[in-house]
Amino acid sequence: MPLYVQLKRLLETQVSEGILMPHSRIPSERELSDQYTISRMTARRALAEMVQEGRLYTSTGKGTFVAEPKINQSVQALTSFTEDMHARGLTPSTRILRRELTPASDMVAQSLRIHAGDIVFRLERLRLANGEPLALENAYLSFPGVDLLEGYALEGSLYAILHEKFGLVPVEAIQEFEARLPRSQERKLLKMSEGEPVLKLQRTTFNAEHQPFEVVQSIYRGDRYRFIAKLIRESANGHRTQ
Amino acid sequence: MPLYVQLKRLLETQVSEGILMPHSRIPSERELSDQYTISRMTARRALAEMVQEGRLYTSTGKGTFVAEPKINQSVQALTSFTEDMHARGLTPSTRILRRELTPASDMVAQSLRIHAGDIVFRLERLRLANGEPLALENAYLSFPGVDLLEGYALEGSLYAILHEKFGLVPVEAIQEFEARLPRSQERKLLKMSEGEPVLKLQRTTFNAEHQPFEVVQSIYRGDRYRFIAKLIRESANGHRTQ
DNA sequence: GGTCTAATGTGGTATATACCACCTGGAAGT
DNA sequence: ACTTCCAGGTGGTATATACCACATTAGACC
Repeated sequence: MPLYVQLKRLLETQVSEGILMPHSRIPSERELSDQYTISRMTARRALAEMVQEGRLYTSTGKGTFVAEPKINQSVQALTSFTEDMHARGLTPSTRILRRELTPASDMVAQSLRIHAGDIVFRLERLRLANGEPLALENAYLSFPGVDLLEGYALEGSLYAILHEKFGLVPVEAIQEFEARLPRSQERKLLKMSEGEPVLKLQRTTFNAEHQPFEVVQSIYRGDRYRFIAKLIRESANGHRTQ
Repeated sequence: MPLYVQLKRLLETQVSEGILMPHSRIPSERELSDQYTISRMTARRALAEMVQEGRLYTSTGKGTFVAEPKINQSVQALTSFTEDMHARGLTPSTRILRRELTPASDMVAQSLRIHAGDIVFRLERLRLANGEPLALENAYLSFPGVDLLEGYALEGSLYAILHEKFGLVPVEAIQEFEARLPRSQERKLLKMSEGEPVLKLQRTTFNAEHQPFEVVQSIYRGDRYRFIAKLIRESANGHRTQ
């Protein structure tokens, strides 16, 4: 194993075991190279990668420091409702309102890059957290073998089934956020009092080949839910900057 | 400007102008170092960064190649209000409600990783699209030289000033989305009718060194605004997957 | 013609060295 | 006590060099 990887591992364990605390200074590049009898450039490489990964940060003239642990743990970037609730320490449950194979509407067809009228699987679910209604989900699915979904129980994580049975993994998604008042039907199902707003989300989910396989419209109770996401700047040509 | 950055720029333009096509081989590290009379290590650094960014890929023993361009959705990920409005074909304008240096509250201090009471720059602005009120923004800024902000006109893009004058570029952000009813003061400024909800956003923005320099609370009119974001699945260790 | 082999080129790792801009703390001067 | 200044430390850049594992290719050999 390369020396710089070994040094990386060493520092990573020291950080994760609390020997190095966030914002504490780590030995300088020259100290590290003396201490482990490696060249400064090799030490630099280990540090540079860790900086790139956000584990360390540098300040010229001052030193290299341990970064604040990533907020990622508390951030659900592209997770399922089930994962999301577990991360929040809540118990998810589900009431299925509708499940059927149905022709795609114009909107759904456009999002899924298929033709209007093509058969998609529609799944409408009421989502509860600790037994309390939290969200209404309306998912439209389209992928090879989507009709096989009819045979599965869909009370739990849809993403888990898609992953295990169909090899579909959500890699990226386009998500839209909107605040509005609920329709009376929605308000009743979510057991909301009058005048309370909802957070409306629409997500189109893509697999590793950048093909959309799912579009979901969700209505969350405004008083009980806050969505947290991580955004990454992209450069003009479509590459992520760093 | 560092040599390796210059070489990066050069290669980037050659790729974007089609001189170098995807999957075509670029000159070897040794050739580049001869050609531009730089050391091989310097050339390597430029290539290494471009590989890291996904613009190139390497194959030991064969060479370095131009990567397939990533599919680029027309999604605004992490943009300023000004950019956002222009992308939507609207004309942005601004009314400044408050601008001051002020001690940070607990919430602001925690988000910016500073101490409560440390001086931050507060900027409260009413944002309009085509002359109509669209959003209330409350930004708290903290970075070296933040007090110099007092000398600038802040009606336009704050991000543009931060970039040009302070070298601060937003690279990633944690954003929270919430639906609620506006406070009466907010409702008045946004000229909303009663009962209409707002989309509340809170964003903490990080620079390339993963340090937060800005936290913004925004209140958008629910009837006029929809936020669109791109989400990317992260692997278990908290790093971005490719 | 087919097969092995050695030469050559490629990226990957590692070292030693040098100079720069920046930051900090202590000594020198007031 | 206060300020000024500078020496030493820090990360950032750049060079030159060496060896490695791997891939390709051209040539020797059968």
